[in-house]
Amino acid sequence: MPNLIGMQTPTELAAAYRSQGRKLTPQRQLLFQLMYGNDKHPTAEALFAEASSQMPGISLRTVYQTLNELAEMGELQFIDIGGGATRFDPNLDDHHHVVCVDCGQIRDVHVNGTAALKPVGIEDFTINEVGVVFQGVCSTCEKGRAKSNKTAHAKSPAPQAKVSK
Amino acid sequence: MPNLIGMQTPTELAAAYRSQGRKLTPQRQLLFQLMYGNDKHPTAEALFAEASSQMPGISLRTVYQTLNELAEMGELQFIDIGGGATRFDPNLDDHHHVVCVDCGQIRDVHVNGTAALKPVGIEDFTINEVGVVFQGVCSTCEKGRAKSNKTAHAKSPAPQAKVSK
DNA sequence: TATCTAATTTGCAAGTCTTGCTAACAAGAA
DNA sequence: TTCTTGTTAGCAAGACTTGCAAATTAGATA
Repeated sequence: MPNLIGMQTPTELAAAYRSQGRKLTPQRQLLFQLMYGNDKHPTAEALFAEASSQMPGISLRTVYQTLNELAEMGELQFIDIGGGATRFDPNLDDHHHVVCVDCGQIRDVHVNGTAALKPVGIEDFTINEVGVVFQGVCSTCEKGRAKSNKTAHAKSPAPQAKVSK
Repeated sequence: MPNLIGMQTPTELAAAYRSQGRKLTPQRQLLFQLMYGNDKHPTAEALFAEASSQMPGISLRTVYQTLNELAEMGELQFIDIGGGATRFDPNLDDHHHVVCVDCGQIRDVHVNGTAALKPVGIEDFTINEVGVVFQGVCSTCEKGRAKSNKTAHAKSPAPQAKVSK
């Protein structure tokens, strides 16, 4: 049985893959490891960067492919909070997100009170899920900001891990 | 004074623009009209399509530019809920969104209970905003679906208004 | 262990969305 | 009417993601 409410362990995923007729390649195994318990909400590029350091030559295409597979298998979720790239989250627990509008960091958070949320006037919708996103500033960014007059919509906060180009 | 809690009227925006040293062009005036009171959450492309029918030759570049200006001026918000393109919302009232995972429709909703939401374990964050997104199926889509076995993450639901290419 | 077949990985082209850049143009002031 | 400066239109390009096809390889089979 799974130990936590999250993506299965690399070993469990190996079994799951094989039982579905999928092959267990070194690339996939590496990505399983890199995503397992990962709470950084990495982008495909960020994961690719990590993977590349351990397996030079691995393709970005493979990273995208594997992430999509895992998402289809329900092992991870996609997070789109603006900012360009989709982020991946192996945390399958009932949780939500906090975003630092300065550095772009995304943190998982448990939120109390979501069950009491009452949308008004959408009788014609069958609601299946609720997502809550808190926007704010983390303590680290809170310090280093005084003269910098950040205004309006920052479409692209500092990416978590930009691959040098 | 503004009549509703939303983007200013085209006339008010005209004044606001001039008072900021910005010029009032026909393109901007048209876009002000198209966005004013617009609750369709259009993408830049969708707005461009509408604008083009009334002003052939208007540039998509201008649409993006004007939308960004309005966002900087706080006249509208950007909505990123995955699905590729950013959507624009002139509704500045305290509201949230409901998305139909089938057709991609986005509806504004007032939500009761947001003030009671308690994120756990983020003492180091200064929260400024909370966004709630409900995912579900609208009544229209609810009907026409039986054998179609939609699975996993649908990255791109049917776009609201696709410009024929 | 050798063989075989289908799934995978790569690498690149291409598609989508958005922005940078610049010459031509036009709003608003003088 | 003239002038200055902000704008627009177009196109190139950048960022992110996917389609495609050839080369490769995991895992089954003999």
